[in-house]
Amino acid sequence: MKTQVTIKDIAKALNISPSTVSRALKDHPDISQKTKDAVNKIAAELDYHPNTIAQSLRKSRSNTIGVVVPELVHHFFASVISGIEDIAYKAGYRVVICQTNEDVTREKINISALISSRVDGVLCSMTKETKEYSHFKSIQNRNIPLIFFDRICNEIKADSVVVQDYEGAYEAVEHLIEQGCKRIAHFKGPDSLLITRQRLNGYYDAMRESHLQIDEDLIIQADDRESARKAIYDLVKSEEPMPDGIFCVNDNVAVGAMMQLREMGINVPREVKIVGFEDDTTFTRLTDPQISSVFQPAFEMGQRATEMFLDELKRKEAHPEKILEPKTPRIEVLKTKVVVRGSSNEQVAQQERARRNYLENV
Amino acid sequence: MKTQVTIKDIAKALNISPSTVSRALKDHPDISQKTKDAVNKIAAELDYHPNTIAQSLRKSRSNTIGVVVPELVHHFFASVISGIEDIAYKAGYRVVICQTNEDVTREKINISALISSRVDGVLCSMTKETKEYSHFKSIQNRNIPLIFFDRICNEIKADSVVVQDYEGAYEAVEHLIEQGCKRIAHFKGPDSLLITRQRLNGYYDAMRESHLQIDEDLIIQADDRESARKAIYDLVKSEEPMPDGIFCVNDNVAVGAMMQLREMGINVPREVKIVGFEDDTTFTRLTDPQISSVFQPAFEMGQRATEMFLDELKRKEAHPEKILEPKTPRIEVLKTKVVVRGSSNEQVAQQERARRNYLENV
DNA sequence: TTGTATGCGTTATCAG
DNA sequence: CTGATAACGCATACAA
Repeated sequence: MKTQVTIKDIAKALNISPSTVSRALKDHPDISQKTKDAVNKIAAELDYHPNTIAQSLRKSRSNTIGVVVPELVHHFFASVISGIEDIAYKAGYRVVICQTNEDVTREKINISALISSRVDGVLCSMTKETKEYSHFKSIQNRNIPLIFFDRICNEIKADSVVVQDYEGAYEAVEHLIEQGCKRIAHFKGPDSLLITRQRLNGYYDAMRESHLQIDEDLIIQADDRESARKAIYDLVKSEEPMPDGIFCVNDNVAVGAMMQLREMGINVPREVKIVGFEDDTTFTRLTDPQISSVFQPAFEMGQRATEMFLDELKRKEAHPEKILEPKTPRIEVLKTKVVVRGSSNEQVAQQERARRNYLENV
Repeated sequence: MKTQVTIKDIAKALNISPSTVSRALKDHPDISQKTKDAVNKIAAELDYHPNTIAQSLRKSRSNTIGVVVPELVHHFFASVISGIEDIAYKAGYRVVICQTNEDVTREKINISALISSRVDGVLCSMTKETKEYSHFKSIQNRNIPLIFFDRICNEIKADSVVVQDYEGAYEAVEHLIEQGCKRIAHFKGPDSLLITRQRLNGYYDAMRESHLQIDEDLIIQADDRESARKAIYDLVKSEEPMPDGIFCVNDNVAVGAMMQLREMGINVPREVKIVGFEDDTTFTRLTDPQISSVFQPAFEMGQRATEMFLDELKRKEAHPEKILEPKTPRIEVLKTKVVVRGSSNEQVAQQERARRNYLENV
């Protein structure tokens, strides 16, 4: 068995020319059925696999989409990727995934590698640290469609998909207010990310709308479990009165806050009510009380981003000569929804507890 | 700005030949420093990115490793992939990830695509449903190194990395026995997977070793949350006495079991003790009580699999002529460790609870 | 209906 | 030190 079976091998075996084999393999109408059958038979026998590298070089398109995400271990990004693959595979595209681990250098290296491998498009969710955008320009300068999702980039003119970060946050805080919270804290993400600024704005506006006083000391940067625990610890230790509600920038923060509150003897939801963001049910339904959260459609986000790529590609192919025709970027906004669970509502918490302690009798 | 900048463009700009440019770019000793500087300057100006597709075709190696996993949303596989990337990138390899979604057809398609894109190696964790192995043979027939990890394939002669599935299971059950359990159930995975058979064997042997009676009705197939809930439900409803311990094939099953037990008014760990497998701390430390589990070094598994690939590659390159020299497959076994938490020990559960309810008074 | 020639971008070989 | 040439595997314009 040869290590590398090529079109030539099939051609030799049948005493025909490589071009005929090439055409036969892709069912070209010019080729006789007899030849096609013979070619396919030999191809199967030799376990021929077309060399995509050669095909890509020849056609100067790789049929590949590059995806850049911070970390795969985040359930959110893993779900987005599933959505991307869903659409991409159906459209005949392969997906190459790159992780940045929140490191800008890694982001640049990855994007450079994607350009080198001549991907047909790039779908990207930025690092927390990204403040310089030349690598994104580099993509666009080559006329490669670039789509941002979730962690989008305001400084680059590119299509993007986000969720209703502002609205979701607004409604989450509104919900806390409806539950009777007066002194509401926000555990926010890094200021560099638009999504966290949007969520912060939603918080501000909901507070203002209800004429609640905004205490800047209650707006605390905390975007993982550990920093959330520390934030709670500091709040409890401080002279100031405790908040009675916390809107967290993501579910992990909500988890950390809840764990720490519990360890420090503070009851959720009675004393402090909590709402997260994302609604990763592998977490939010696991705790006691369960965690209220703003649901984000991750899978759908991946699908939409990929569809936007396909649209953009079509647009570019429609004008093959014109390079870099500018366009006002389209921002697709996906719906969020506040899911109320025990962490923000005593009655619901009671119900959860009741359900948990319900001894079935047939 | 050109869409595609090539070596020729640089050559033209400097009035030198493409081959000189090629050599200058890779710092070939024959080329004068002056030329190198000039070339690099223009390359930077034009934002030249070497075409990896052309390079791959030319050198008939893609510097790419293909990775095939069931699902990215499983924290375990996401961690393994991080380990793979860690070693791969350092060795100058890119990583292409494919998801099968537990679908054999998808597995075959993905592997076919990887062969077509001429990956230099394949790291694979099989589907639950894989019972036919021609696609793996197809890889090996091309002399492409194939390494299995976690869900390995006994029927194919290939290097592989696993954890101490048998020992981990044995110790988990032994631990339950030490906690006083007499009637221990096992929620097992699909029989098609070697890992789940190994874990089952560990269960069997630990039970026999302690002269405990094995009730086949207590060995139940359940490998996700929902099936675990159903299994618990059925056990509670049955005429038979409840088990007092359950060894679960993974953490998700442990979570499902615990939730259902709680809802049905059965106390963990007092009435039923539980141990999971994997120790995904994003779960196991979240519940009340926390979940005891057999720790699996996922990141390390990825690292080792990649190192095995590199070794195998070296071996094959040392004998470039001989194709398919057979070799007794090497199976690397990584250490597991039982992590005891509240779900399997009342004292620990007390401590967790105490810690949770401890009102600090510093 | 099939064959021939050419080129995609790069690099190794050989020549100068 | 540099240049010309061929080849990697495939697809297509053109020829027959």
